[in-house]
Amino acid sequence: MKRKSNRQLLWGVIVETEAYCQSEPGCHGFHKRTKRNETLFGEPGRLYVYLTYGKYHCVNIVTYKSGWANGVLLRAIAIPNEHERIAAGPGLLANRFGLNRSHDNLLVSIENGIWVCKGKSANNMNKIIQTTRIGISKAKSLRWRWYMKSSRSVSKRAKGDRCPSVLQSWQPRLEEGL
DNA sequence: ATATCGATCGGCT
DNA sequence: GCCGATCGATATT
Repeated sequence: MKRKSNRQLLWGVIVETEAYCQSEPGCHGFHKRTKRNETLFGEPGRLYVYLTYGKYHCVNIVTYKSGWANGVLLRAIAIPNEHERIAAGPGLLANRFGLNRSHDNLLVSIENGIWVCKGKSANNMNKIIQTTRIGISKAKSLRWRWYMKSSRSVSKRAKGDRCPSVLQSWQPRLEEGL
């Protein structure tokens, strides 16, 4: 994911996500449309940002089509040349990228200063673990959480998964032309 | 009108 | 591993 604000470019590798679908009770859109979750029911490709536990924000990207409350929660991002835990969790991620309720419903695009593109990490050399979602009390059996096994920036590892002692397999590199 | 509950995190045991 | 912070949304009276 990349973010450009005040002429500063901040980017990192999305290393952990969770999926939420209107048809399951873990989703904010499961019950009904409200002022808070309105964006989740809207156009795909937009940010759904909400306040959780009174102090943290969670950033989602709306998926599927309008009328369906489906989205992907961005849980962790590994940022080159920064502390590996700086965005190792939904609240930390939102904080580091400066995203809050004011960014709710923002279209993910270069023009808006926040976008996602495919990088070198997206190859089959990076093993992806699929497991159950974190911090929810409903629909706990759904295995709709994915994270990069080799990354030390994942919020929390699944039982039995070991964090590698070596650094991430991806190499920090500065990009040109942005 | 009042009570309960979080898609979390940091501190403490 | 457990607990409290903190407040908006939702449920209950």
